[in-house]
Amino acid sequence: MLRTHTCGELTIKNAGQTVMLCGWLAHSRDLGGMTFIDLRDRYGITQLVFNMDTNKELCNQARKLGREFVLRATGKVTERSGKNLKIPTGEIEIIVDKLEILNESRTPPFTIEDETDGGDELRMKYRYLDLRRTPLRNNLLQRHKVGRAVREYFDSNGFTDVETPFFIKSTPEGARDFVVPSRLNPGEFYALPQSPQTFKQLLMVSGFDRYYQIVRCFRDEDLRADRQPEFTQIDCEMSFVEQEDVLQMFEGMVKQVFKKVRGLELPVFSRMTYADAMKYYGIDKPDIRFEMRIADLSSPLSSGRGDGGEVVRGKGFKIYDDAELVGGICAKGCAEYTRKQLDELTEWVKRPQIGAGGLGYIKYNADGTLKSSFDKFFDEASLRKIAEKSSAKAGDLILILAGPEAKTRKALGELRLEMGSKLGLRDKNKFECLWVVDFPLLEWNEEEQRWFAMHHPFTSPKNEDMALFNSLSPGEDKDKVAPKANAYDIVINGVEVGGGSIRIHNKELQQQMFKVLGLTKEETEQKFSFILNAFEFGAPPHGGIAFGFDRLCSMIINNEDYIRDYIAFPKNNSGRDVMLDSPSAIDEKQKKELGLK
RNA sequence: GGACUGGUAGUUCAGCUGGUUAGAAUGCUUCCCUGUCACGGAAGAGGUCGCGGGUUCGAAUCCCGUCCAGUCCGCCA
Repeated sequence: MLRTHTCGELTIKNAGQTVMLCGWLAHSRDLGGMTFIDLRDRYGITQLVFNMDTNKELCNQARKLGREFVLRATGKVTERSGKNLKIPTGEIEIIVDKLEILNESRTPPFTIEDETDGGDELRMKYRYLDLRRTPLRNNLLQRHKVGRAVREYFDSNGFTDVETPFFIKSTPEGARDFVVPSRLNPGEFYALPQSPQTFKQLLMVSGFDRYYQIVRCFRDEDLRADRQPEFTQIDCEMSFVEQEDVLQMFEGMVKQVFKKVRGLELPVFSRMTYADAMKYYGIDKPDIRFEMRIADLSSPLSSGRGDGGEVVRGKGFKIYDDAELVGGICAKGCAEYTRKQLDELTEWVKRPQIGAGGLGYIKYNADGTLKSSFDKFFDEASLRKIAEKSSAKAGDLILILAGPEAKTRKALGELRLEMGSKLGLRDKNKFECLWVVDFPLLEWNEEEQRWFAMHHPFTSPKNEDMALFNSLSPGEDKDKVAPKANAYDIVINGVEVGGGSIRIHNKELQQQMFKVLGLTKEETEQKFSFILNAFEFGAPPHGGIAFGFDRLCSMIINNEDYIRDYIAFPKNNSGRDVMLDSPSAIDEKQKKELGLK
C-alpha cells in the first residue's frame, strides 16, 4: 500500500504517529515562510504543512505544485495551533518530511468544489473531474447504499435475483426500441429491452415465485431532466398474489430503504384512485405534500362526472357558461396579490405548455369582502358561493380556469404545483408517499383511432370490468368508459417512482387484449407466441412492479427530480455522451459486416 | 415535431434603447508575505462576442437563417 491512512480519518487521537497519505491537491495556501496543502481523497481532506525554517527544500517543492496533482506525503500527525472545526480532521495537520509527486495534472477547467463554477456541458465533458466533487461522490455512494438496502430487503423476503437477456426482440406497443444489428443474421435486428417484462412473467411460469433484478432498461424516446435513454429499474414479480399483497410488499421495501439510507420512518402510504387523482389534482401523480385541491365549480356539460358545483353557470358570463369545465384552486393567504402578480400568473397559464385561455380570480379579502375579475357578471352572494365551494377563507385567493375538461384539469394541476412552489409548500424535508390505484386499462388514441394499453398489454382488467372489457372491439367503442385495471403507481412528492400491475395469466384473455389493441392474429402469433405458449403450460396468477431506480435514488438522497447527478456517466438532452462524443459514425467495413450497406 | 431561455476571457457572468481601447469576479503566471483553511497584497497575460448572411457610415448589441446547450409540451406500454 502506498498509504497507511486515508485523508478523512486522522484526528487528534493519532497525534504523534508517522503516516503516509495519498490524494489530490485540492488547495494550497502559500504564505511565503510556510505553505499549507489540502490533500483530498474520497474520504476527506487532510492539511499538509511545510515550513521554510524546518525544511527549506521541501517547502520550495511544495510551493510549485498545481491543483489536482496526485501526491504521496509522509509525515507526523500533529495538533494544529489554529484549528478548523468545520472539518473532521481540522484539529490536526501533517508535518511532511517526504513528498512524492505520483502524477501531475493540467489545471482543471472548473473548480473541484461543492459549488463548482463549471456549467453542465463542461462538467459532462470532464465527468471524471466532476465526480471528484463531494456532492456527486456522495450521490453515488448513497446510490450504492440504496441498492444494497434494496437487495437486503429482497433477500430477506425470499426473492431471487435472475438475469435476463439484453438482446431481445422488438415488439409493437410501448416505447420506441433501440435496436442492434445482427452480424450473423444479416438484415435482422435485436431490440434492447424497455424492461424485462415478459421475461419476469416467464420466470413466474417457471415457478421462481419471487423474482427481482436491478437492471438496465432502454427506451428510444425524447429525454428530460428525469429521463435517460438507458436507465435502471428495480424489477420485481411475485406469484400467487393479489394487488394488496404487492402493495404491502413494496411499501415495506420503500420504508426499509428510507430507514436504512436516510434514517427516516415513513408513515403508512396514502391511497388514491386514479379518478380522484385526476379530479382533485389534475394529474395521475399528485404531490400531496399540500392540499389545494381542485374544486369543480361547474357541473360538466357532458354529463355524469364531477360533483356538479354549478356555481358559475347562468350568470351571463359566456366563457363560464360555455366551458366544459370551470375549476378553481384556493391559494391560502394570497388575497393581497397585486395586479402585477396576477398578470404574471395569467401569462404563466397562457404559455403554450399550459395553454389556458386566461385566468379568473376571486380575492377573498381579509375584511371579508370579495373582489373578482368577473364582478360584472357575479353579485357578492354568487362569489361567496364559489368561495365556499373552493374552501376559501378570508385572506385567500381563488384562481379559476375554464375550458375543455381534460385540458383544464391538467392546467389546474400545473397551476396548483406552481402555486405550491411559490408558497413554499413543497417542503424538501417532507416525504409523502402515495399509491395511485385503479388505473384505466386502456386509453383511446385519437390520432391512431384505436385503444392503447395504459400500463402495458399484460395488465389484467378488474374482475368487475371483465364483461365491459370483453365487449370492446378494436378501433371502435371510443365512447365507452375504459375498463379499470389492476394497476398501480407509487408516487413520492409528485414523482412517479414506480408502477406495476397484476398480470394476465390466461391465454384467451391475453389474446382478447391483443385483439382489442388492434393486433391481427398473425402479428400476435409472430410477436407474442412465446408468452401465449407459456400460458398454456400452467401459468400461475402473478403480478409485480418496477421502480425507476435512478428516480428513487434522487428522491431518497436529495428529494429532487433530476436524475443525471445520480448516474456516473449520463447522457445529455440529445442522448449524447459528450465525454465519449457518442453516438458516432462507424466505418464502411463495420457497416458492411452488419449487413447495413 | 413544437415552445421558451441561453451561447461574450480557462470558467461563471455583465454589457444588448447600435458609437472611443468589450468589462467584473474567479482561475492562471510572476513577485511579496511564517498559522492559513474561499489566506492576504501587488503586477501581468488572457477575447473569431457560437456560426453564416442581412440592415447600417458603424453591429457583441437590430433582423433572418443555422448549430449547440438547458427546461418544458408532444412522446415516454
